Amino acid sequence: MPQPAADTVTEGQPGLIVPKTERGRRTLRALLDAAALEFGANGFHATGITDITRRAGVALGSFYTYFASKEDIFRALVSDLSGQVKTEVAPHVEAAPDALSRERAALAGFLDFVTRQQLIYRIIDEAEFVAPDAYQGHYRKTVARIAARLEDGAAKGELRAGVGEVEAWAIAGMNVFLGLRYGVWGEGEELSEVVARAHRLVAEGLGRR
Amino acid sequence: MPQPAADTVTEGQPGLIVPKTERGRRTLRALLDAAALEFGANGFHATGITDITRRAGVALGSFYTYFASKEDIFRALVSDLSGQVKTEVAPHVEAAPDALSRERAALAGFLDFVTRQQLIYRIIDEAEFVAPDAYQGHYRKTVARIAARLEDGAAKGELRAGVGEVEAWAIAGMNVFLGLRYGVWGEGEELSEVVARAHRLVAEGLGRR
DNA sequence: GTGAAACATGAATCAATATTCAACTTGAAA
DNA sequence: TTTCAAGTTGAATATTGATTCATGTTTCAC
Repeated sequence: MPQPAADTVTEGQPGLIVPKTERGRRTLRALLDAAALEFGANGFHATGITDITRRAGVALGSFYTYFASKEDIFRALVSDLSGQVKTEVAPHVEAAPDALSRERAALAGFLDFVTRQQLIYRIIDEAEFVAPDAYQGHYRKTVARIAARLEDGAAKGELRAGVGEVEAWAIAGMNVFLGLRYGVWGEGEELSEVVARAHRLVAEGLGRR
Repeated sequence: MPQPAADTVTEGQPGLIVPKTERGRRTLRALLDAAALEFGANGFHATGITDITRRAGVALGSFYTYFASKEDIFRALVSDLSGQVKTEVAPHVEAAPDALSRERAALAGFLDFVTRQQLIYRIIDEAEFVAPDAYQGHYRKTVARIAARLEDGAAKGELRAGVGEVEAWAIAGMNVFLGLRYGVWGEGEELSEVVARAHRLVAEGLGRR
């Protein structure tokens, strides 16, 4: 009886099975990769388990060795991709010399990621409805990173004092919408121009000096 | 044969039937209202046609007198709500004396709307996946209004020159995320504080003066 | 008052598909 | 070489729920 034995479990992701053999790890990865492509292209509800297993080159039944349900694999995917976004953007940010340019670098890195991984990125967005907990988790973590950067910048005197969580949510929203409009829906607009304009807004605001 | 006769159609919404009698108008409205509650509370896919008709106090079959499909009523609803958001926010904006306070008023009005109409508001968000065209339409219109305000402000010398579409998308994203975080997920944070902070970001940016 | 168009009804249809299950295979440790 | 836990398989199940349709009722213009 191959009931997903509640055995080893990765970081707080209840229900996520960790394979014990190399063969198992390969199958698990194949399923996740296939799911990313299918969910990204067709969305959660239009994607069938068979679409995923077919693309992964795996039997239908094997799916349930690794995931308890369709929602389960979606949740796992969101964690996976949340990590990817962070990993892609981080080096850009770290290379920047001061607080303001760190925010510009974060936006530039994010726009770049979204543009290259449009389908993939939509999965995170759809999580708002398919896996709200995973969605909240992703953005709470993202915003916490931004807020930490801002507070650090303020402490160093590179930003005005008092910036914090609200400003971080505002910036996150800005970035996400610019990503949607110019990264996903974009029709060849110059991304560096978008970054420059958005950054000026963040740095100086809209008022006359 | 009560096939939705392709007859009169409201503003560019193909497939939307306009009832010819008072009774029909009442039923249509009951369906839209019920759908808003059900979709808002349970989401598109968890909501059945029967949930909508039951709540509306109408027979299952009557649904198809007015809508060709479940997606059809969802689309109609998004248009409906898009109009409501605009109508709710507009008076706040118009009462404001200058460009910068207009943006503050818009955010304040929007946060207020989202807080009072949380369930309703989620429908617009879910449209990104259920009715992408309606979703794009909503935001393109919203952003066009913001951009027009900004350009007007710049022309009057109340804002710096050169602000436009990119800035408008940035502000829209800011507002939406603040609405999600403090309006929908909020746990009693002081909204006026949120508005004040976000507005200072828009007016002055994060840099030191 | 009459007739036709508009609207209402809900049981029956019908396709989709997530999930289960019992039998089979693999691979590595003993 | 045997053994067994781990992994694989895909046909069968079971439910769900959107859509159809044939029939009944209401409205209103004439």
